[in-house]
Amino acid sequence: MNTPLQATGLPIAAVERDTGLAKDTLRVWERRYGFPQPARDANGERTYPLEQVDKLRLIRRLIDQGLRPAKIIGLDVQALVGMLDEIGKPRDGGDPERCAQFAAILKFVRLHLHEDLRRTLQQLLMKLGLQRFVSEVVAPLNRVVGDAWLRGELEVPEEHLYTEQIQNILRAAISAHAALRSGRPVVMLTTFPEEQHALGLLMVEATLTPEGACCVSLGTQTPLEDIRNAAASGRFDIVAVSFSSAYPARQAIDGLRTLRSGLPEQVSLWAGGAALQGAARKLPGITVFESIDDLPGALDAWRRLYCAAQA
Amino acid sequence: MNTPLQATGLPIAAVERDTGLAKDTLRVWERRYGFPQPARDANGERTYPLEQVDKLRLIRRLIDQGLRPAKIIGLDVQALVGMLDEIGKPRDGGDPERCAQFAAILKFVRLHLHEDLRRTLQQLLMKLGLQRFVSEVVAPLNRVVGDAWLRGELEVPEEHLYTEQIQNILRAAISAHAALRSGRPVVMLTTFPEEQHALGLLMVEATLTPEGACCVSLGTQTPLEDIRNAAASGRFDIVAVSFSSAYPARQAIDGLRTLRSGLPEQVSLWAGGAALQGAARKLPGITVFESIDDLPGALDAWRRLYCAAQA
DNA sequence: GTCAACATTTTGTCCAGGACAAAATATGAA
DNA sequence: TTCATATTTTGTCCTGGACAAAATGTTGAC
Repeated sequence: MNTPLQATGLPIAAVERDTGLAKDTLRVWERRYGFPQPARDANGERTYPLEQVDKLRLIRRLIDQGLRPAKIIGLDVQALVGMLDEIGKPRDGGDPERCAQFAAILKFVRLHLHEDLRRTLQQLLMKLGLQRFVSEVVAPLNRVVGDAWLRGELEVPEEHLYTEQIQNILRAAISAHAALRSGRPVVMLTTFPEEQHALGLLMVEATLTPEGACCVSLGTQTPLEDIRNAAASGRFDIVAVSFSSAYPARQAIDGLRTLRSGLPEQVSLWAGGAALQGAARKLPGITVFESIDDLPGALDAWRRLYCAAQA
Repeated sequence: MNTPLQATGLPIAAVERDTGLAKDTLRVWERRYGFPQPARDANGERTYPLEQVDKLRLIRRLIDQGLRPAKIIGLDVQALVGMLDEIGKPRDGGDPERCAQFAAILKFVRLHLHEDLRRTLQQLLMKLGLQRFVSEVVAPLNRVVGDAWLRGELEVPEEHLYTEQIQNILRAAISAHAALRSGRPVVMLTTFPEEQHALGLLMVEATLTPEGACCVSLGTQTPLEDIRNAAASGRFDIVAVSFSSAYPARQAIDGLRTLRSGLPEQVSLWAGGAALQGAARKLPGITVFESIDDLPGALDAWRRLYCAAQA
C-alpha cells in the first residue's frame, strides 16, 4: 500500500519537517526533559504519536515567542494553547468594519482564493491611497496573519500566498510613482544577512516614495560590508534597514552599531521592525522607528536639517 | 568583529544551507569517499574551504540530474562543469528573436527587475495569446531557467521570482476565461504529496480552459485518498496530475497505478511532466503527455469518445 | 528483444551519548 | 538605572556503527 495509515506515528524526519525542530534537538529533548517520548518501530527507530507532534508544534511556536523549553515542555496541551491565546490577544479593536474586512481577507488566504484576495486588497488600496493602505491595512493585517499563524490556523503555503499578494500590490503601486524617482533624500533599503523578509522594505518604500524620496532597494540579505561599500559611494543620504520579529534583537543591535561606525558621518542610518521594539536608546546616532507612521515625520526632519535651502 | 572574514572556511551548518546536502551526508561522504575533507577549527569542528563548497554544489546538481556520488565525487571541478554543460546543452535553436527575448528575460530575473519582467511577459502573452504563450514561451523558458539554475547562474530568490511572476500572469489570464467555466469535460488538476510545483498545473489549466474545458484545481500536494474521494463524487470527467523533474519517477508510476485502480472506470486519468518522460507504456489505462502541445488533441479525442452527441 | 522478479551494491538516514559554544539569565559593581 | 561578569540553559556538533531504501545488475520467461 502506498498509504500505510500512519495513525501509528511519524518518523523523526517527518516531525522535523512538520515542527521545524531539528532531529538533534528532538533527540536531546527526549534525553533531557523526557518529552517527546516516541515509540520505536521494528527497526528501533523513533515513531512519534500524532498528539506529541501537535504538542511539539505548540511548544515550537511559544519558543519562537521568546519562551524557554524548560518552562513549557512539561505543561499539557491545554495550558500551551492558553498561553498562545494570551500572546495573540492584544489586538486593537479598531474600526469594526475594517476588522470584518480583515477577517474576510484571512478567509481568502486560508481558502487560496487568489483572485478574491487580490481584488479586495486592490480595492482597499484605491480607496485609501498608498500610504494609508500601508499603515492602516498592511501593518495591522501583518499582525492578524501573524497571530493566525501562531495559532496554527495557517500553513506555510497560505502565509506565502499572503506575502506574495501584498508584495505584488505594493510593487505595482510603487512603480506608478516612478516619475518621482529623482528626488531627495536618496534612501538605500535593505536587510541584514539571514533576514529574508522583504515585506518591511516594500512598506517603507511605499511610504517614502509618494513623499518624493528616491528609494533604491538592494533586496534582502546584504552583507554588512556591501552595505558600507554602497554607502561609501556617496550616492545615498540615508541607509534604511528592516528587521522582522524573527530576527534576534541582539544580533540586530550589534550589527547596527557596527554599521553605524563604518558609515560616513553625513549618511543617516534608519532602522525599524518588530525586532527593535524598545531598542531606540541603545542605538545612539541611529533613528529607530517604532511604527511605520513615523516615517514621513522623520523625512521632514531630515529635509529641514540637510536641505534647508530647498525646503 | 561581526564579519570574521570567513575566507578560512564555512561551518557544516552553512554548507548544509548552501549545498542542500544534509550534515549526516557530508560526514558520511568524508568517511567513505575522502571528500570533502574539511579543516578543523580550534574546537575540532569541521571548517569547509570555499573551493570544496563550490565543488559540493556542482556535485549536488549532478546528483539531482540522476548521477551517482561514487561516479563523480573523485572528478575535478573542470570535469564536473563539463558534465553540467553537457546536460544543459540540447537547447532547441529555434527562432533567434525568441532566443534573444529569453536571454533578456533571464537577465531581468537575475537582476530582480520585477517590473521589466512582468511587462515583457505580459507583452508576449498579448502578442501570442494564452495557449501559444504557454507552449512557446513558458515551456521553453522553464528549460532555460532550469539550465541556468543548473549552472549556478541563479540563486533561490531569483528562481522564486521567475516562478511567481509566471504564475501571476497565468492566473490572471485564466481568470479572464471565467465565463467559460461551465463546459465539459470537467477536469480536476492536482499533484501528489511532496510535489510542490504548481506551475505545471497552471500551464495545463491555461491550455485547457480556452478550449472550453472546466478546470478545477485542488492545488498541490493532495493525498491519493483525497484525490480518489473527490473523483468518486462524480463531478469530474478527467483527473490530471502533474510531476516536476524533481519527482522520483518510480514513485510517480506506482502512485499513478494505485490511483488508476482506485478511480471509477469512466473517469480518465491524465498525467504529465518531466518525471514521466518515456513512461507511457508502463502506464496502461492512463494518458501520459510528453508535451503540453498534446493536450488540445487529447481533449478533442475525449470529446469524440464521450460527447459524440454534442460534438 | 522486453519485461518482471530477485540478488547485490550503493547511498542516505538513523542511533547513542558525550562534549561544548552560544544564548539567555542572574548576579554584582559603578 | 546601566554595564560587565558569572552561571545556567539550550542547541549543535562530534564519532562510528548500523541498516533501510534506492539504484543497479542478473536471471529467466515470454
